[in-house]
Formats: sequence, structure tokens, C-alpha cells
Amino acid sequence: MIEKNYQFTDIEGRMSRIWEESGAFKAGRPERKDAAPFSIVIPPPNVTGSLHMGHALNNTLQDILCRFERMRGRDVLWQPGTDHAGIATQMVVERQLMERQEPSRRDMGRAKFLERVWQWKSESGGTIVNQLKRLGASCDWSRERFTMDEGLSRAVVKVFVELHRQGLIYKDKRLVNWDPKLLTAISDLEVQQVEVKGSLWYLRYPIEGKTFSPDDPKSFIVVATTRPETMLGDTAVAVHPDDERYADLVGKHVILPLVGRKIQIVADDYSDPEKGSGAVKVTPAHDFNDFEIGKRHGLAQINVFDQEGCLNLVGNEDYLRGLPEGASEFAEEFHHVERFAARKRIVTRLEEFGFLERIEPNTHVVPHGDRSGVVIEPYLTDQWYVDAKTLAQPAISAVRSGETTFVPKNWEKTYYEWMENIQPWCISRQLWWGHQIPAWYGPDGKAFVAETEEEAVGNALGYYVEQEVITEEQGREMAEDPAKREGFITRDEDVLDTWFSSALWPFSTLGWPDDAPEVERYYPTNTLVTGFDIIFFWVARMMMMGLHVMKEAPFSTVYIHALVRDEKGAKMSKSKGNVIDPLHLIDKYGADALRFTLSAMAAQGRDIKLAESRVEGYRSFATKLWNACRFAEMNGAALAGGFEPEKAKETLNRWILHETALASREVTEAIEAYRFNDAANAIYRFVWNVYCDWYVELTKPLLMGEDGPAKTETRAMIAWVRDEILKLLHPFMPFVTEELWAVTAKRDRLLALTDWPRKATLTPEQLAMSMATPNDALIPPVLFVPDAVEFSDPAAEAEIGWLVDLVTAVRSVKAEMNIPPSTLTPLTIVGASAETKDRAPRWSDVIKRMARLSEISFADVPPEGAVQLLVRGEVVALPLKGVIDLAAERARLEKEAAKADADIKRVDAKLSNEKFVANAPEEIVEEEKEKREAAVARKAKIAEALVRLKQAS
RNA sequence: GGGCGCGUAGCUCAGCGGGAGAGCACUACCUUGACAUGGUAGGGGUCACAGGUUCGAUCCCUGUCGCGCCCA
Repeated sequence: MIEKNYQFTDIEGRMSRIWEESGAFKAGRPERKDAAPFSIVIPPPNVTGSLHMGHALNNTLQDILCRFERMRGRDVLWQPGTDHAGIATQMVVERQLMERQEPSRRDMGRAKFLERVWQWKSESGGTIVNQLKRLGASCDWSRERFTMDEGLSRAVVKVFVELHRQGLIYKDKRLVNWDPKLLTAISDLEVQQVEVKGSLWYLRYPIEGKTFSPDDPKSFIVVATTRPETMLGDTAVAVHPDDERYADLVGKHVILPLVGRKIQIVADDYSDPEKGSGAVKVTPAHDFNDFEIGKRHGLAQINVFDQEGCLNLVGNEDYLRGLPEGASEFAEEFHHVERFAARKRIVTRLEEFGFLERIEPNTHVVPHGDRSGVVIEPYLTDQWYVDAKTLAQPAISAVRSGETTFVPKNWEKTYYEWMENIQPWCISRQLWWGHQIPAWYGPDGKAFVAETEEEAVGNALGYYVEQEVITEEQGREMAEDPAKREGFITRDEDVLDTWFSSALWPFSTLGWPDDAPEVERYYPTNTLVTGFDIIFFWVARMMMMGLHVMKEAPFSTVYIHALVRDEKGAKMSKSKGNVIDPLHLIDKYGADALRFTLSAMAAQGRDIKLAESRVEGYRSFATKLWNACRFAEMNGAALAGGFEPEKAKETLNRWILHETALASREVTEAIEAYRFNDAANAIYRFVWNVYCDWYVELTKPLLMGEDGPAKTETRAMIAWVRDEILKLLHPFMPFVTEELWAVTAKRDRLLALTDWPRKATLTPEQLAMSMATPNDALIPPVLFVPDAVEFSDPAAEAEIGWLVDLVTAVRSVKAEMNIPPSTLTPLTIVGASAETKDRAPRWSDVIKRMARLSEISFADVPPEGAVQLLVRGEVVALPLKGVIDLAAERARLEKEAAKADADIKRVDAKLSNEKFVANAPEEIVEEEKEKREAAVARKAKIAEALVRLKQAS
């Protein structure tokens, strides 16, 4: 029995449990062992995260694909899991420690702290997973993985060691994006460029050998800078080689104010003559551009900050080298001053000595850490790098060759853009939570990289014995007793970037590096679904690693979906306060409504501006479906055994079968093409505007009437189409459809595992193959086998179409004439064709009910003073003498006539144009001619009607 | 500065070489036998602007204006 009201909260909770308990989403179901696999790995959400609108969209689309393919009989693996989110998780736990006034991370030590992180993970790490379940995600939850799992960690170590051996991972001293709050390096992608209203400081650098005077422009060169405090680390001044103003200064030296360092003026293209003074200070250790200039000119790199962004001058050999006497006094004074305080004090000091020329307001972009929010410091450190440039080459080729395709295609350009300009990927992080780098150092700093400590230590000790740093005896002792080698051999303290492990996700989750059958069966995966903002994070890195380690691209299709914005088009962000919480919408309207909204709006190549009213509208859609199913139930609709829909006798039933076939094709083809919005709209229209509005209404007289074969057949067809609807809608609204499936009949399977209305003719791979190699004799020719629902009945369509048009026309004119629906009026069909005479009686009950008519008759001429309508070329009349305003009716007809006239004129203009007739495709010309004929006929009928109306008045 | 994309009904969006569409909102009417979370009918758009290509442009091309995003 169907409940009276649609209560999504009950349904969604219950269905989740049923799916979970029945193991419906498990990959590798025995009965599908011969089926083609279909696999998707979830882009692993951050373990500290909670569901936001982007996740909701992303996972809804993945779920549609998975449910669709599962229903098409494939062995679906949707691999779920989360990533360990190094920085984020560490921050969460540290904050927790602080709130609970427990010892800090450093106080409790690494081992203890990691215990706490794991504890946090087991208590709170499942949030987003549970939220994905609420959304209805049909992942194989029994296979849930975590990037810090034992297996995944082994994959990480193995890949690290392998890449290191191949020279694709190396240690280097370069500038990194340093987060002075979190005290770690972060990647380019974790840096947010923020526009800031700052200043441009113009500083006078005295030229060597001249007596500095602020009033003598010849005694100094002016440099403009946005970061005056870094001047302490300046090692040159750069001017443009073509800049005549400075041509004679190139090669000369300036004396760095406050510091006294003698630095060179160099010519370099980087300096922009249009900007500032045309001369820039060069600080290779604190600016990425200056770093490059420094390399070109062999400049020293002087780091003047410590890890926390405070000046570090005392005891800083690089800084103090070659400075005049008295420099240490200044160093002491400014030592350990925080960078922004230092800026103020240095500017003040410069001003005091006349070195500050002026300050100009200047808006520029400043890098900020996306986690910490503080200004990122370009910082010179030793870090581990992946040679991304080398790994990118196969990843680029894979897309160029079509091994992997982007949908929509234009994202390939973005992908190439990034891959071709890829920089070395800094993978070490100064954190504790993560995969600790498998590198051990000897006393001379030499690194030994190996999969296990044993192996690394063995190698190291062997090496140092050979180098005669230690004796063989010492080596043996150290090998046997870790305590003995403490201080001699130490492990790298740093951990790897979380994305390093995420990059392995498509195969590490399947069991690699172990000899897991899942790797064989499900790798490479079919589709990766993600947002464009994440192409660099996920797609690029998974591609590089997949191709390098597995020799095959990790996915054949990358579907890039839109960004979800608020209804005004602004990006949702916590700081703007315009975040729409998907869970709030799920609570309010149901997961089905939210999912349907997102799918219906997921048009390719356009962002989604989400308005809550749309979600509400689609909840009504679920309600509508619910009530239609209730109607069916109340009228004894049931699928009789052996019912064969295509053998139906009743025109109405043949018509709905015809329409169902159309809808099935539309939905199927749209999903296959990733046109989720088209698919959602097609099923929406079919359910509401075809099944509910017309079919169900038109069956009513039959169902209310006496029993007989027609009624029996109709009951079966109502149920059959309902089932087809439930199937077609299931990927979009899994909960309500699964519930209705369960309560409307005794079923042998869950809807989620039921066959899709149209069988898959080909897998996408097969299709791609057959298109790529059409003449390959090894591949069997492609046959599009007609489906059972490949049904068409134009005659039924013509009859029901006429009926629909008639009812609509009558309703429309009655509304226009302000005739209350309660007033039943007679209808006369004028000069009816044999077909119409045949049809009308069959439908008179329905027509009367739906068009609010008292009776239907035939006549050769319309009764006097009747409203005359054109329905598919025939006149029907509503004798409303006395009820209608004759003048108004005449106006209406004249308007109709004018419309017909306009149509004729427009078509004539085309047809009389020789060039049109000559150039336009034949079928278009033909169409235009038909349009003309139709308009002329319409015009004639209206003219007749007008004549009759005049006679009546 | 480079790249990508977008300006279509009041709002949110489809469409994209041959008669302007949907949902929501709006107006009027309707407690018709599943559904008022409903039904019926209706109003509303020089498809940003200006050129060009074409027999024909909302759609293709160029430019202008406005907006958004990404990368420097």
C-alpha cells in the first residue's frame, strides 16, 4: 500500500538501510562476473570535510552514472574513501588540544600526537562519508579506503622509492611557498592570490663612490618595491637593458642603505621601464622573479628571515658576509623583529636618513596560504621535488591521443596549458600527519632512500663502512641495535604532500601494489567526475602517476562539471556568508529533490546558480509522481503476468507505449552523452506532461467503467509505464523510486538492480573503439539491435494528438470567453472527416469531462452564433448564442486571421526569393511550402467562420 | 597582460543557422472521482550593442560594452 502522503524523511532513511543491508552496491556480484565492469573512483574528499554543494553535485553526477550502468547490467565499482588532508587534519587536532587545554603537539611529541590524530579520525573522520550516504551515493562502502591505510601507505612508499631511483624524485634547495604560521612548505595550488591595497615604496640607493645627498639625483638610483623589509637581503639592482636612463649605471655598484653591502647594478629584461622607477631591487632569496634574475647573474642568495617570518640577522653568515664594521649593531637591533613590524621600522629608518623618496598607493596581488590565511613567504629551503615536467609528457600524450578524453572538450586546453608549463612539484611538508618520507640521512647528510628502515640503514651502514667513517664492527652493532645508531642515522622528519597519495588513488585503492584481482578488473577506471577547479589537483596528478606506474591512463573519460554558485552567481564562501548547505536542503526538501535540481541544472559548460525555489519545485515533482502511483494503485493497476505491452489493442495504450519509448531513448542517450540536464528534463516532461496530464486522465473513463478486456489491458499498461518511469527516474531520484518500486508490487529485485528499459547496445569503450577503427576486421561490426521498447505507432499518435489538441482548444477558448468551468456547453463538429467521425465517439466521455462539455454532435454547418475553432484543419463549434459577446468573438477571429495572414506573408517572402529556393535545402523549401498550405487552409476556415458570424449578427 | 566562459521572459536557466522555450514568480478562474506539494487558461522577450558572412543569424565571424572565473 502506498502511504497517502509523500514523506521523504522516512523513505530516505529506510531505503539507505535496505541498500546497505542487501549489499546492493557491492562490486563483483557473482551473477555479474561475466558482465563488463564499470568503475569510478570518487575524488577523495578531505577527511576533515563536510558536504558542500560542490560535493553534492559531484557525487550526484557520479551516482547517476553508476546507477545507470548498474541497471544496464554492468559490474559497477564506485570506489569510495577519503584523503588524510595533512595540514587540515593536523590543524583540527591541534585546535582540539588547545581547546581542551591539553599539551601541545610539540609537548606531547610525534608518536603521541599521531595517536591522537588517529583517535580523532575514528571519532570524527566519518562525517562526510555519512553525508554522502544521505545523498544516496551508491558507492561500494565495503571497500572504503583512506590514504593513510596500511595498503595505500605501502603504495606511497613504493612509488616514492621507485621514482627516486629513476631520478624523478630529488632533493633541491629552491624557493618554496612557505607558510610562516603553519611552518611548512605548501604547493602553488594551496596558495591564494589575494588583491591587496598596499604601497609602492621608492627607495634611494646611493651609488658607490658618490657622496649621497637626497638633493643630488646623480648620487643615487631609485628602486621601487612593494616589500621594503626584504631590502636587507638585496644582492643587486636590476634595470632594463634598453633603458637609456640607466645605461651608464649598469655594471656600477650601489651601497645598500642601512646595511652597507656593496651590490651591483645589472641589466635584466625583467625590469619594466614603465613600472615604478624602472629600477628594481633584487632579493633572490625572497622573491620568485628575483630568484630567476639571481640565477641569470650569479647573485648571492641571502635569506634574512627565520621560519616564522621574523628577521634573522645575528649569526646569519650569508647576511653578515662582507659587511662593514658596525653592521652587527644594526643586526642586533633588528634581530627577531616580525616581518610586518620590520617593514615599518625599516621604512622609518630609511626615511630618517633620506633614503625614502616617496610612497605611492599600489594595489597588487599577495600570496596567502589557503589554510592559514597568512601572507606566504617565498623561502629558500631544502625540499623534495617530483620532476613533474618529465611525468607530464606521457600525461599530455594520453589526452592528445584520445586515450583519455575530457567532456566538455574545451577543458583539454586548460589541461594542456597547465601540463605544458608545469613546475617541479614540491612534495615535502614540514608536518607530522602524513606519509613520512622514506629517506634516512647519515652524518654527512647523504640520503638513503628505501622502502624499509632496515634496507635504508643497511645501505647507509655499508656505505659508511666502505668510506671508513665507521668500522665494520660499529656497522654491525648499529644494524642490530637502533639505539646505537641514534644520532648517526636519522630519518627525514618531513611527510609527503597529501596529493602525492591522492595521485595514486585510482590504483592504490584497488589493492596495488599487491597482486589484487581488482586492479586487473577495474583499472583503468571509466570516468572521473570532477570540477574544473580541481583539474590540477586530481586529474593532472592522477594522470601522471597512473601512466608512470601502471602504464595506462587512470580513466578514459574526465567529465568536468560546473561550479555551484549562489543564486546571484557569486562563488559560495564562508566569508561571504552565502553558502547554501546541501544538508539543509536535504532536510527541507529531500535528497531526491536536491539531486534532481542539480542534475536538471548541470548543463555542460555553464556554472550552476542555485535557487532554492528550484529545489522546492522538484520536490513537488516527487509528490506528483507519488500521487500518480497512488492513483494507479487505487484503480487496480497491476502488471499481469505475461503482459506484452507492444501487443496492446487500445489506441490509448499504444500511444503511451509510443511515448514511453521516445522518453526512454531520450533519457538514455542524454545520460550516455553526459547531458544530465537533458536527461532530467526529458523524464520530468514525460512523467508530468505526458503520463499524468494526459494518459492518466484519459484512462479514467475506462477505469471507472465496466470490466472488460480494455479495462484489464489499461490497468496493466498503467502499471507497466509506471515501472518504466521508476526505472528511468531511479538514477536521479533513487529514494522515492526505490520506495515506490517496493510498495507497488511484489518484486524479485531491488529497483537499483533491475534492468534499464533500454539495453546497452555497446559500452562506451566499444563505441569509441568502433569509431576509431571502423575498418578493423578484428572488431565485430556494430549492430544496433532494436529494443523491446523500440516501439512506434504513428496512427495512435495521430489520434491521441487530435484529442489533446481538441481538448486544449476548447479549454482555451472557454477561458478566453470567461465561461466558468462549471458551465457545461455543447460541442458540434462541423463537416467532420470519416476519421474524425470514427474517433470522436470513442473519446466522447473523455472529451466531455476534460473540456467540460454537455454533449457532442455532428453537423454540416455550424449552428448560428457559435464560437468556431480550428482543430487539426477541421472546424468545431461551441454554440454559445447569448453567452458570447459577438463583437469580441469577431475580434478574436480577426486576430486569428491576421496571424494566418502574417504567416502566409512571411513564407511568401521566402518562397518568392529565388536565391532561397535555389540555395536552401530541399526539405526546408518543402517544409515552407507545407507551412504555406496549412496557413492558407487555416485562413480560409477562419474567413468562413467570420462570414457565418456576420450572418448571425 | 594571457586564457576560458557568459550577457535569451521579473528570477534561475535550456536552445544554437530556417516559425523564441522550461522551472519558479505573476494574473484570472477551478475544492472535477491520485495530487491545492494540485488543475485550467493567460500575460510577459528589437535573444547586450554594432558591423560582417549567408537566400536566411538568437545561433557562425569581427569589434564594442558589461559580467564572471583561471593563470601571470
